[in-house]
Amino acid sequence: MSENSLNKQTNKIQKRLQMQDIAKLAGVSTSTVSRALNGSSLVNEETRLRVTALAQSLNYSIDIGAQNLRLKNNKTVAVVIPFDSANPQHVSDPFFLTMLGHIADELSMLGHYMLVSRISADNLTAVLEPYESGRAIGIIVIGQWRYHEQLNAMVANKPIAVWGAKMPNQHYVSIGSDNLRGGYLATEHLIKQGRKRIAFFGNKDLPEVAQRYAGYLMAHQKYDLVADQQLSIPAPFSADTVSADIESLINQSISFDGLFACSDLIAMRAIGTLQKLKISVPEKVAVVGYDDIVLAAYFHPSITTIKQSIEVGAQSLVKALFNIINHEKISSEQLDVSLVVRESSIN
Amino acid sequence: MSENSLNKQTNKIQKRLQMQDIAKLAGVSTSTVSRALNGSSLVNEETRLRVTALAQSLNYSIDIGAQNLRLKNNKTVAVVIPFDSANPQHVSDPFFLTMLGHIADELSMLGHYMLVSRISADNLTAVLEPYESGRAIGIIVIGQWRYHEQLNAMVANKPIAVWGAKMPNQHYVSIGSDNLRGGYLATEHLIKQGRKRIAFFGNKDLPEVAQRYAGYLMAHQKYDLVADQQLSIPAPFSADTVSADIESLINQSISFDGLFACSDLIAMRAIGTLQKLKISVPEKVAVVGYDDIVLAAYFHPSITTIKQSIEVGAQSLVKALFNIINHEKISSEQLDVSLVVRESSIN
DNA sequence: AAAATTTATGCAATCGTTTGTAATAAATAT
DNA sequence: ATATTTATTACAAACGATTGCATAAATTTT
Repeated sequence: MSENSLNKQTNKIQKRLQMQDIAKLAGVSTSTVSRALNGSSLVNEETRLRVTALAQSLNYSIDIGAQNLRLKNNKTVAVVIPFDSANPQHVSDPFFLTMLGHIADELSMLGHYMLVSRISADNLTAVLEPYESGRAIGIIVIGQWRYHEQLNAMVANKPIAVWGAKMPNQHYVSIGSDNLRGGYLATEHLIKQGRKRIAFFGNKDLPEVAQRYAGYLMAHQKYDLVADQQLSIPAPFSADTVSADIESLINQSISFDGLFACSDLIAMRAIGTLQKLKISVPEKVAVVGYDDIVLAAYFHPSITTIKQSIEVGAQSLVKALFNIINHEKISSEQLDVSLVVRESSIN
Repeated sequence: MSENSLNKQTNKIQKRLQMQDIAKLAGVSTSTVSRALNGSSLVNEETRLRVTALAQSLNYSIDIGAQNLRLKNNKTVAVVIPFDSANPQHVSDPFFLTMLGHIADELSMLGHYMLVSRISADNLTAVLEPYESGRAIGIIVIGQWRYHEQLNAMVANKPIAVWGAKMPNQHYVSIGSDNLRGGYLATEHLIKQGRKRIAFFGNKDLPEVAQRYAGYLMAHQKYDLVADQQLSIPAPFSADTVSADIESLINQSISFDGLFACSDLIAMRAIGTLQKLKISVPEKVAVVGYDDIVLAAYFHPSITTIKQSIEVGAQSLVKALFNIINHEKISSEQLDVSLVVRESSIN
């Protein structure tokens, strides 16, 4: 212990082993070591085995900085999560986190690392920083993006894939579900159950939510119903205000018999609040959620939700990004993740 | 569009700007550019402004690979999530994900990046790879670690911080909650409600769970109860088997009036199953969960759980790691995250 | 057996920064 | 007016890998 701390003070930190050292010990040149370690056919089999065994036994591992400097391929993809500087909330949204998990799965399956960074929305240029600095070979952006214009101006022809709504005239590849259709499906599901006054809980400032709302209106039109403006509540995905919003509706005697929640969190919170107010679900008010996060399945009673497969979304994002990186195809088309109305359950 | 694809085929990718280019344009040497960009006092104020402005306007950013090769400081911490090669499940456990989110918050607050990698448990040496290769300056390991011995042999004096139970004779720094106490608190809570036959749902192969079970036994002893072996069910955190387990207990007529679940997922699943079987909660069977994941708060009826603050845990992990890195203190003490029995709710 | 080919290895340049040291110009002291 | 100090800047050597090219040894061909 004391020897240790002495070490720390007097000597430099124990020098990292490098190729030169391995080379010296193996009695070959560094070129040979490099080739051996990378399985080049230019090195004798016997030598290769000897060198790799030596390297292994000495616990040597290639310096990634140096390698990257030469090769410009660092096997790393950055996932950027923007946040509002106004309320720099934590990364706690289960949708984000689940997406993050699936992206991690997908990337590690492809032998890549995932670099996570959070950036403030008012420092948008930072989105590309991990790529520009050579930290990552590409960028995945998750999060409802409020600043489409700025993003659009910045990222043309860069290796970037965005989760979110398709916007008019967009210069980047985005993957997302068809929010218009999702909104339509959810609303139709409620209408088919005979609901006539359907509350919409979601913040229409977000493009994705706006599109869902359009679907909501479309369903109303299709079934000859009119949507009451008063029933549109700008609730954030995190559902913080939902209890108060519902109570407020009831206090104002604004009646409703259906509720379309733009996230499962909102749905869960709404159901909880309604039950607390002794309004039976689904008898008095039917609720449909959105996302189908894993936890929704554990909720009791089970909730009906618009399933957008986060796993498929993650896979598509990764695939799209690699396509761009490999120049296989550059398109600004949106890939759609299929949507299903379903009762959330564990399978 | 066609011009674009042509470009892709004929030209190399547009060469990255480098210091040399900036230097040439600014009419100075690269050293000066480097110093200007890093705010060195060895460069004239006027020059500095001119150079930084130029770099900014050209959207130049320092190549991280080259910089890292020189400086050995890449501002990156790796978070390693081990998984069982037997069942390579997805990163979907909400506890993991929440932890991941908080670590990301904490690191980004400190101006660092988070690198996520999943490794197979039978390739343990890979834990240190991100550090050994110079990809990251330190490692955080999350996850119930089944292979304490191997880990222990490998990581002495390396910059690594582990989330988990404290093990005898450990050579690494670990952060975790006092599982013994947690198990005790949960059980005591049930006993104080008059419960006498308390089922334990958790896989004792995991050190953390084993410690909780010890706490469970301790509480029994304290209150002069005997724990029935038959009531100890090896349920995984993910709760997949919980429904079947409960039904099996009931079919075998093994009665119980309390249930201590080692994760909130288990608790939620158990409550759902019991309700489905018309066994009222908490009247007939009282349930206590563990973790206090965010979503538990949305569950209805609200569930009682042992709160271990994941946020505090994440902060402690990061802090401990930086302490090691900065040689501020190397200790193999465990830092405890405080525990509270509480009804999960949104605040 | 000599020439041509194949196989295995080493040399040295390179990737894009940072930084110790030397060089120059400007400012101050003698 | 000269010597000394101070402020800027440039030069060139690292950092640790990869790889085109040259070379030497082993093999095959003629």
